[in-house]
Amino acid sequence: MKKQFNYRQLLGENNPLLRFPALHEASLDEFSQKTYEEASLNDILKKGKMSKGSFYHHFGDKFGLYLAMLDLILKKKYSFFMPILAEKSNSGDFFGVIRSVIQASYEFMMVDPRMYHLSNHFLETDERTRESILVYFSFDYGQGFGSLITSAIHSGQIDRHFSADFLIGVLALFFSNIHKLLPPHSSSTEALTTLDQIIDLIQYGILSKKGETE
Amino acid sequence: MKKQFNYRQLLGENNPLLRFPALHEASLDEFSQKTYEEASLNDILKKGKMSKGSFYHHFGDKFGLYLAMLDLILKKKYSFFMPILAEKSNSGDFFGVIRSVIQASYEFMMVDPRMYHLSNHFLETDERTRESILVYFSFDYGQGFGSLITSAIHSGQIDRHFSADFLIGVLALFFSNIHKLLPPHSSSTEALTTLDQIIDLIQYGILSKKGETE
DNA sequence: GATGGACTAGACCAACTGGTCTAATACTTG
DNA sequence: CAAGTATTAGACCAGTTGGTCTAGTCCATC
Repeated sequence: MKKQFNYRQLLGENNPLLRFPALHEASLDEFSQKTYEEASLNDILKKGKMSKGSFYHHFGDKFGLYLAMLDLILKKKYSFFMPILAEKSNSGDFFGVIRSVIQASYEFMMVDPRMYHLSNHFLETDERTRESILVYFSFDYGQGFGSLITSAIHSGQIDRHFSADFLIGVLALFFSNIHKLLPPHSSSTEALTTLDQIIDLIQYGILSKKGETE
Repeated sequence: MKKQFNYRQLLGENNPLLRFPALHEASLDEFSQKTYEEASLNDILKKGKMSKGSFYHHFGDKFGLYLAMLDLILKKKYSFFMPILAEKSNSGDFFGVIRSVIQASYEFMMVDPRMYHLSNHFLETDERTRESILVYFSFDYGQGFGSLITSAIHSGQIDRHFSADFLIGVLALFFSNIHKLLPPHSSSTEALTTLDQIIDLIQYGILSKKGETE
């Protein structure tokens, strides 16, 4: 009877990655450049200067490492978005909120592109595996957009002929592809004007045009 | 002195995949579901009922197979877009053209989602490897958008404060992510209304609004 | 029928994969 | 100091990877 590893011990302040910064770095490098399957555990251990024995003792297996890493990433990401949503969520200004959110996305990306790509990659994996990972996280990740959009539709800020699901998809698309729209090697001011263009594009597309037929 | 394999013999009407349909199918399945690196040559050969000896004789190596497959895919894709661009390119109606193009994208996707995903995946690989593949193809893939957009800017159909590169990025983003915006299990009429919503979103966002300040 | 090249089958290869196991070491507690 | 537990190192494992190689078959040309 083998005692099986409990992944939950990886999460929170006991996250072993906090005690092994070199391994943490190596994991971010490897997993952000390759698929989960492609990422080489052996290479990570080599770069992170940890032995097989220690690794399997602390993390259980490859999935455990991925989970521990994702825990830190998602918490970091949350720390970028929580203050904004807390502050502006009730302002009633839908486009003001998403402007702030996309700016926060950009800042998160600049702090560590590896985390940005990893969280995007995570959001793009098929729902089944994503669910099997989210089981371990208490906070419900992501869909704050839903309520934001439906209330904006009801308050008449968004043209009614767009469906909420469609708009959620469009926003998610933009937010996880900022890096593809920024000019290469752009300065932060250039980047900000691009972000403004994204918002403008969205806004004048979906804002209900009340005065148009007058 | 080993005689080296010439990849060019894989292209065009001598493409060996045309003679081995089972292998062609197996390749599309495997490469559309996995990364190039993840895709298992052994599995492809097993499913495609071809021996190692035959394979390396006809295709040279894994890259050769990928190249041969991409050749057929890109030609197929071109057959969807060429007639549209030939017919409508000079109409002067920018939004009419991109509406037709996105509908063609959708039809291409419906004919074979594997090809659609593979061509997207190809467009998203880093520029270096993409270049090293494009060497083998004569037709210059993709950037018909550029001239279309600049001429639309000059003719005043697009608001001047959007840069051409930005708009190219936005269009590419939408065109390669149609599948994420369609409602799940959507009928073709549902799909078409979604495509219309995409165009509407783009159009009323970037169309210059001449009458707005009157 | 003989020669020679196109083609095929599959045994084999070194390199690598994630994971297991044992033995030794470090550390805590009595 | 002794006993016991937590941690570590790395040899080892079976399975898979893309690729090579040899031996043989098939088929056209002479």
